[in-house]
Amino acid sequence: MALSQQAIIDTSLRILSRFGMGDLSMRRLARELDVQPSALYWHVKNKQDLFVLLARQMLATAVAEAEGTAAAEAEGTAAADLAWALRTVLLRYRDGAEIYALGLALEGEALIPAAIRHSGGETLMDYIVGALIIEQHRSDFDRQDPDAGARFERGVAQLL
Amino acid sequence: MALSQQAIIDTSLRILSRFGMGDLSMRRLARELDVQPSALYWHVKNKQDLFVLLARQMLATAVAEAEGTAAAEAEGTAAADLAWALRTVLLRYRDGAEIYALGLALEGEALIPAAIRHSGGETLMDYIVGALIIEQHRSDFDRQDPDAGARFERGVAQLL
DNA sequence: ACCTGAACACCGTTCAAGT
DNA sequence: ACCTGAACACCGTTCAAGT
Repeated sequence: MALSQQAIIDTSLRILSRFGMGDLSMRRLARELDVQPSALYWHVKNKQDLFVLLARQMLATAVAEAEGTAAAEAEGTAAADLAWALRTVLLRYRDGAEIYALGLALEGEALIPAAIRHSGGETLMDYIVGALIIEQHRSDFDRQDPDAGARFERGVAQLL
Repeated sequence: MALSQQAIIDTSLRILSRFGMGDLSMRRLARELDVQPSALYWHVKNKQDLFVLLARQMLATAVAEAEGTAAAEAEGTAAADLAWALRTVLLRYRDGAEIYALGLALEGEALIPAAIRHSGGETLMDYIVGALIIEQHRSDFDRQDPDAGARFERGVAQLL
């Protein structure tokens, strides 16, 4: 396939889910896509810009997946559903939460889903990101906590 | 001064407060300490280990500073005071919150101050780290939010 | 015990030059 | 428009060897 922004995003996410941020280098990305490192810079401004693109993609999938589960539910639970969907997606990619946090700082409100913005606001978003960064780091070091999911749900509920 | 673990920690914190994590490299640290990079590895196992040492140091200063302000106060407010002290210290060093999150995942409970563990628990700790990571990233990109402090206090109160 | 010197296998980014 | 090739200024870590 010809090189494109989407191809770069897809390959990034594949590297991320298998190996994590430490292995997501522009050079490795280029190797995997069979181009020279410099070729990437035609499609992406720099590595930071790539992170923003990845965060946007993760949000899009989370929103899509939340729409699936929340179809029959009341409006009030929309934020909780989205928080859970975000958790599912961010944990799918190693260091996904870290990347999301970077994106959040760079892009701001564009990365706070509407349902969350209207209910828990930035406080809830801060909690979601914090909880997931720590949970994810912990599992990177083989120290994962079996009831992290339950605690996450309680935390979200408390902030709604 | 002779090279020592403490000297490495001090220099790291100085680099951090002025330039941030991107500039905190083992090689730069060595340059600033007038030794070869390899010399550092006698005093510190690796870079990850250094991060844990930095997180411990930041916690220690936060606890010390909280003791100053909280002397005359009721016991219930201890957790809120510590959260605020932690905010002050972590924001003092660029990417301090990020490093703290890494330490938290590696060291676990040792980095959750007693007052916070007993009141808000890990949920509160997750929020603190998340809120500070985002606030700090934002100010790295010159997008700081003037009422981040007030929002932080409300978030902490909500979780207590 | 503590440090140097040299090496290994990497990085992100830029830019002229090619097609 | 899109990519290569080469270069610049970096990384973390290991390990024999020196003192």
